[in-house]
Amino acid sequence: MIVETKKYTEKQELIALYANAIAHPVRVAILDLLASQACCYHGDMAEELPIANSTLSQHLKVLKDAGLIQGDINPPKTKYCIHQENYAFAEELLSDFFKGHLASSCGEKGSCN
Amino acid sequence: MIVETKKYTEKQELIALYANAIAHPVRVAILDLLASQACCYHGDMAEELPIANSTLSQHLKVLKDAGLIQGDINPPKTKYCIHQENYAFAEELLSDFFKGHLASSCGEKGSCN
DNA sequence: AAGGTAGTTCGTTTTTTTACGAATAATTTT
DNA sequence: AAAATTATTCGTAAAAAAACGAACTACCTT
Repeated sequence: MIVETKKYTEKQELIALYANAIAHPVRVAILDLLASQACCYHGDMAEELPIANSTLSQHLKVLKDAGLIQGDINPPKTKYCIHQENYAFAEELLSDFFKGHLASSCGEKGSCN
Repeated sequence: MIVETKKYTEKQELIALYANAIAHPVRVAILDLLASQACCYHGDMAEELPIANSTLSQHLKVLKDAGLIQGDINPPKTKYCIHQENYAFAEELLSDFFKGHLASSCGEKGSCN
């Protein structure tokens, strides 16, 4: 029987997942838009962003799949907003990741010089 | 004359850049390793990670290009460590990005429901 | 019932990412 | 000088991401 050894920790996978969601400038811009207006329609965003409608839908899907946003679908309109809980979770996860690696928390500092 | 309109802000590009650097679990694992030991050689990491040597080099290059790590090359060995300044900068950039979007700082909260 | 509106999905192309082994470079050891 | 060690670069293949227009869905108006 083949044992599927897990390659990375759950936490590492999650960090990569959330990071990947914001690893494209247009998705960063989308989140900026959503935050500045509390929420908005696909069409509102489409006006501000230099991409085709279908491409926007794809990026929204990436953010939605990662859990960072949610869509209130109400044909023919869809209103998007930030998913507060997950967003806060991702914020803390990434913040901890970065902070935990800074010099003050390492044995030595400026190790490479 | 063609005017190259910039599509995204400098900040949005930077956020995406740093996020992209940690958008793969192996790169998250690399940073975890570097942080836990202050620094280490390519070979040390190669033992811990389930990827080929050449693939590891590639991922190290991505992290180095993003500025998150630096390499002390000293053939045939190379010692890597976290780039403290840039790392701290990235931490703050991402932290601000996320925190600035949370409900308390928006006009309304739970906008989508 | 036709037509309009707003988004999504589909099909396709192009580009980028990830991965590996083989070949290469730069020391150190024998 | 030859061989060993350690890591990078090269060449290539496979997979994933990004982009677009066309086709489609699901309501709302007329």
